[in-house]
Amino acid sequence: MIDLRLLREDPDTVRASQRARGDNEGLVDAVLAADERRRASLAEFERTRAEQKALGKQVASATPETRPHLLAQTKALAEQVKSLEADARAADVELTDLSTRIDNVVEPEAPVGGEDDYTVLREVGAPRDFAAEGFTPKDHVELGERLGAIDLDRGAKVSGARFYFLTGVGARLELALLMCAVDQAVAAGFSPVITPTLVKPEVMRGTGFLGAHSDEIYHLPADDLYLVGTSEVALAGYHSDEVVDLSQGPKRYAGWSACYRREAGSHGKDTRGIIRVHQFHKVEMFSYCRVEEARDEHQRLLAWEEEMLAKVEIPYRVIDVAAGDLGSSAARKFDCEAWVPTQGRYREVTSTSNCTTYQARRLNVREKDPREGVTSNRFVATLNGTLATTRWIVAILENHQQPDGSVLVPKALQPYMGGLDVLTPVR
RNA sequence: GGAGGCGUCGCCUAGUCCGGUCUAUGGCGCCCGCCUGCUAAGCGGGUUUGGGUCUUAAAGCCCAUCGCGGGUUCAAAUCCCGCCGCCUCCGCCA
Repeated sequence: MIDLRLLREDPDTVRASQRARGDNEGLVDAVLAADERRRASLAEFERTRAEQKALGKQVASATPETRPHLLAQTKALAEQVKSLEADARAADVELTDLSTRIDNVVEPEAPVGGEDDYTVLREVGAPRDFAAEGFTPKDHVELGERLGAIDLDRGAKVSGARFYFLTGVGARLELALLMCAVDQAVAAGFSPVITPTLVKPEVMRGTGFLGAHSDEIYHLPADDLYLVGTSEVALAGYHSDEVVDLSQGPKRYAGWSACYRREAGSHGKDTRGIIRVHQFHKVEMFSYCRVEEARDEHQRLLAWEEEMLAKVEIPYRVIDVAAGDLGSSAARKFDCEAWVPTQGRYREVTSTSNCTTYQARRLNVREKDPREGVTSNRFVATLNGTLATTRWIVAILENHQQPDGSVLVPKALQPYMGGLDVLTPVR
C-alpha cells in the first residue's frame, strides 16, 4: 500500500518510481483522481449523516403533533444517507483497488531496469581453481548421492518432481547450518521464532505476495489458507493490528520455517538437484524498525548475511537488485549469490529487502510517533533477510569437495555435527 | 463434531432483559497542573482508534468505532441473522 499523503504531496517521486520499475506511470494520476472522488463523496455522506442524527434526536422529545412531520422528514433523510454511504464506500473500494496496484516506491539509488540490470557491489573470496588442483568438480547431486546425503529418486517417488529427502549427513548438515544461523541471530539480539506455515489470505495479501506472482503460492481452498514461501509472511503478520514499541530499538525476529513454492513459472529451470524445489527450510531475519532507521537496518541485515556466508567459507558476490525485479513490497533489495563451481556462476543464496512502510500499511503495524509534539501513531518499516536455507547445501558440497568425493565441513558447522570435519562417500 | 457461557475506551467494570436521557459508568494505571521540606497522600483536569474538514501549524468542528460482518428501525452497545476468538462440558482421534 502506497502512502496517499506522499502521492498527493509529491506525485513526481511516485511517477519516477513507477518509471524505474517499468510500471504504469498513469496509475499515479488515476489514484489521485480516485482519491479526490473518495474524499468528495465521503464529505457529502458525512454532512448528510450529521443532519440525520441531529433530526433523529428530536424525534424522541417531539410532541405528538410535530412527531409525524419529523418522522417523514427523517425517513427521507435516512434513504439519502443510505445511498450516499453506498457511494462513499464504492469510491473507497475503487481507491483501494487502484492504489494497491502501485508497488512500493523504490529508493532512488536502486538500479533502473529489469532482472538483468542489477549492479554488482562486490565479490568476496576467490572461486577454487579445480583445473589447477587437477580434478573436475562433481555437482551437488552426484556428491549428495555418494555421501548418502540427498535422495532425489525417492523424493520424486513420494511427492513428485522438485521434492527430495535429506538423509544421514545431509539431514545433519541442514540442521547444523540452520542451528548455526539461529545461534548467530540470537547472539546478535534476535528472538528465535518457529512460525506457522499456513496463513490467512489477509496476511498473505498484506505482505504483497498475492499480486502479480500469486501463482507461485500454494493455496488450500478447503480451508482458504496459504502455505508460506518464507517465514517473512508469518513474521510480518505477527504484529499486525498492533502498536509496537520501538523506543528500545528495532524488534528483530529470526524465523525458522519450512517454505513452500509452486515454481509455476520455472518449468525446465534448475530441474536437477535441490537448487529449485517446492519445499525447503530457512532461517529468516525479520525486523520492525522506525522509518528513519530502515536504511541502516538494511545494511545491518546484509552484514549479518555476509557474516553467515563467511562462516561456511564460500565465495560470493553481492548484487543491488534492479527496480523492475524488486517485487511489489521492496524499495531496495540486495542479494548474495554463492559461487557454484559446476555451473561456473553465482546463484542466489540470500536476499534482503527494505519494505519501508509498504507491508506495515497493509498489515496495520504502527508505533507511537516519537517525534516532538506529535501524539498520533504512525506506520513502522519492515525488513527481511535470509540467514540460511537448504539451498546453501549445494554451495557447501560443491565448494568444499575433495578429489575422492568427500566434503570438508566448514569449521563453524563442525560443532553442530558432533565434531565431524569431513563427510565421506558411502558408495 | 455437539451443547452451553463469554467478548464494552491500556487493564478491570456498569449498561444489554424493556432501543432515544450513552456525548458509554466507575475504579486502577498513565499524563498535565495545584498544593506540600522531599516522597507519598490530597485536589482539579485530561486519557480508544481511524478518517474527513479547516489551518503554515495547533485548536475547533464533523463521521465512524462497544469482537467482526450484515439486517430491522427515524434511531442499535442494546433487537435479529451469520462469522471469528476465548472458556467449560460431551463425543471422536492421537
